Amino acid sequence: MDGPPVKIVSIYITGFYVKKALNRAAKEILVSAGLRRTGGRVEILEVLQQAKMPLNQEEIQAQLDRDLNRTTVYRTLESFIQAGLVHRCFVRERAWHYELAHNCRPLQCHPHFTCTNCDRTLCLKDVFLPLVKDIPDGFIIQRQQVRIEGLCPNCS
Amino acid sequence: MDGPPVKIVSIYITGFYVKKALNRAAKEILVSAGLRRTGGRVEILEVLQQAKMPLNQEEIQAQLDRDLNRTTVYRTLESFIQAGLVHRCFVRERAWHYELAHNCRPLQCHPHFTCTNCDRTLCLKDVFLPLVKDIPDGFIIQRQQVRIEGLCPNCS
DNA sequence: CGCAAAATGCAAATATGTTGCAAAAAGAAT
DNA sequence: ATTCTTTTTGCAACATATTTGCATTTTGCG
Repeated sequence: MDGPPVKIVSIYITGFYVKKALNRAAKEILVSAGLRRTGGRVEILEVLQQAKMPLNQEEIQAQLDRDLNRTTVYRTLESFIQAGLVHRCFVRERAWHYELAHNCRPLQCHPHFTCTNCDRTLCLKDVFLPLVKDIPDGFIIQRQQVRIEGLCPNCS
Repeated sequence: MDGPPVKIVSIYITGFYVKKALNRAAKEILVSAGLRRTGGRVEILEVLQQAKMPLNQEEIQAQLDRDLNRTTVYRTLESFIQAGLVHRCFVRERAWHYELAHNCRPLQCHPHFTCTNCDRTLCLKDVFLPLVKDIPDGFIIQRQQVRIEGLCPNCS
């Protein structure tokens, strides 16, 4: 063996600094959102920051270093929603999925794509859809969500 | 009293014939979808045909004349989905909601609007959103769903 | 009418959240 | 740092929505 050890160390160091940076950001975010900075909240926020797709409670919990109670995870996510940090969104599964509310246009986030074959959901961050235009008088739009089903590049 | 009685009879007769027509249609629909024509299926299909918004299992069951088991309702709806007659859609509530798959454009149904104040969901049948265009290569779209939250005319 | 396949009912299991309450931790004041 | 108040957390129980296995009934067909 010659290369592997170095590479592993490098990955470790990178991971370490990335994690540090995220950690600092997460703490600041919590404070500016008026939420108490608890270990659990910081970790959940970090998981969401690193997520590439909306996650449900179980998936979030599985990615935590510490053991957090199911209830706590749900309550934390709810507090994030209230603070405007996080959105709930719909995917193919029954469980609620959560994702950071950044990267959203004024009244809508990016669309989500769920593959009907492999069941994976991913974010179409660069795909843009206009807001509905011909909505009847009297309706006030607060949020528009778009979900697309089909075959992903892997499965098509 | 002079007018009312007539009006009531008229409504009754209309309702009766409408129901008859729907019933006949429902049977034909089942046969052509390759599904056995059972009483329960016909009734559930009729409920969906008359629905003005997506309904969940409980709401569907409440509108049936006969007593159908919860399980049967779910299984019937699943068979309708498989046959392409029905779509599942997401509303604000946690339960699945179902609606007929007619009135859909090739790859998308009408958007659904849920009022964040009164929590009612309604179909925006005449509202049109174009299909996403700039979706990356390799994705095959099978269905696009749009959900809008905001205030309905009653609540705004 | 009789038969095979499919649909239904029922009870139990599962998945997903939520609530009430007591214990622990956070942040502010001292 | 210590104390005090408020918020957060864990735990157990509850609630809701849906699914599964299996025995029974019904449907469509010859």
